[in-house]
Amino acid sequence: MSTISPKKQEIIDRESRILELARQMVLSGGYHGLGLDSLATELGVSRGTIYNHFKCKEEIILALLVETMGKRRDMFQRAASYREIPRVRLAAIGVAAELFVRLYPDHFRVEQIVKSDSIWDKTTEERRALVKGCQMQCVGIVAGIVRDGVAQGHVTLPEGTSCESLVFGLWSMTEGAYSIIATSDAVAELGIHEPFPAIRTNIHRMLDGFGWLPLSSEMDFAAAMEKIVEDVFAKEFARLKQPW
Amino acid sequence: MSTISPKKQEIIDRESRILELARQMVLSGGYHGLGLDSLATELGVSRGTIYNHFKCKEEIILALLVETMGKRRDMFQRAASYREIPRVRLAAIGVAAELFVRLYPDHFRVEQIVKSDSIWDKTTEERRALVKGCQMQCVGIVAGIVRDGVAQGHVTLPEGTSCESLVFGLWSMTEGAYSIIATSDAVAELGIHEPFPAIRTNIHRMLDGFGWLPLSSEMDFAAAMEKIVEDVFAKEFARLKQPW
DNA sequence: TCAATTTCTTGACACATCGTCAAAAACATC
DNA sequence: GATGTTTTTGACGATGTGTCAAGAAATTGA
Repeated sequence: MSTISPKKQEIIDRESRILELARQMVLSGGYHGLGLDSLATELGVSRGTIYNHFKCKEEIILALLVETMGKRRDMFQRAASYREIPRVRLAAIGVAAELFVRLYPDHFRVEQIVKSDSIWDKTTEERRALVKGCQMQCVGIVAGIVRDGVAQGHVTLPEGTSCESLVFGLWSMTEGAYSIIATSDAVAELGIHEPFPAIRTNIHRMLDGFGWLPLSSEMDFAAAMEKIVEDVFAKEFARLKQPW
Repeated sequence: MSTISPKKQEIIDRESRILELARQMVLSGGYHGLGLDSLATELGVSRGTIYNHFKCKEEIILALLVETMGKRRDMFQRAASYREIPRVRLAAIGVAAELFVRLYPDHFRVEQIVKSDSIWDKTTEERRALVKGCQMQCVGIVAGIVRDGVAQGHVTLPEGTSCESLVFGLWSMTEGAYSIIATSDAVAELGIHEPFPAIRTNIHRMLDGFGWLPLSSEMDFAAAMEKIVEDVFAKEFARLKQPW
């Protein structure tokens, strides 16, 4: 029999509530905003109970990260299975990445925190493997599209440049751009009031530079992206306040 | 008279020693690796004395950041004054950025930490202004070169794309790439064993995509960069273990 | 030179937070 | 409802930050 006793169910539910509340606290105050004492109090349990769920504070943060990365991987997967030529599928990935970061800025914030602080030492090998798995899946999805583009002759990489190298470029650009936007108002001070279109342009230029067909000058990618949104991410897009 | 009493000199010297030691501690253990107690003990003073120099722990970290960013700005400045066509001067900036991150990985680490944690609330307005000033100076140097390129007709930006937007692209790419390299071994797992050449390629492709002349296919940028190193950064390059 | 004044240093104190653990409470099973 | 198991609790020890009054050291002025 696989019925769940009410007590077990309560524990499972509580774990969700812990993560939900923890995310809010991290969002509002970073690593130090997450205090296990207030977390426990607010949940109506004692601190010891929290430690029944997670070995340490860092494990909670990593659990948040796993949730976050899983969410993005799912969006990437949906984008990648879009039935179109590789460069448009890549644009679909771009839509997914942008929608993700705009819909869930708090999720992105968690990634920022984990990256810089020395969190990893205290965490369990299992959860670290989960994180790494998600990361490699995301990269793998994109790499697959690049390989398709090469296989179909839409792009020819020069000697000594691998598909992965191009993926690294896409990853760097988005990672860097989102990070700059999230952690500094320098972008606005630069006079860039709509950074997301700027990011799209820069990525298109890089792909153009690799000669990936069709070039952004030959095709209306803006229209293509609108269609992607309609076809794949209508629900997510509807939740966006600032339209596009 | 502007002679400095021995006591004042001692205090000035101590401030340097504080920062030097603090950087080591941050490097080895992140934000939490910097303990004011061990810092004071190791320096042979009491904790109270540290607080005479810096209002709080966060101020120390920001002071490290100012040192770091000033160092990079100086290298940028040297690169920007290289007497060449704009695209080569941009390559010189690239050399500076890469040399910086490879020569001082610990400096870069500090930037990572500051970015994610909620450090800023506790710090003084003055030091925050110092940081922001350095940042805008770096950006301004690059923007100047881009404007030169446009003015000299080497590149024509499409309607609705500003010079700053391109600068944002360059910044994003390098920021993201260095961050990925520093915080994850995913790059190696992607099969990219020499990430720095890959970054250079991706940046060149983006500039090619903007049609910035001369294109990377028309000119031997590798040779140009070697010359830049010789002419501008010979001393720094000599200190690099892994050649290039 | 020495006393007055200013500046600097110290370390104990108050406070906050993390993680542990033995005892108590709640739960499950027969 | 008696017994064994699981879960919860909250006091405790350890560590770390920031403050401050008192003492030490340096500077100033006559």
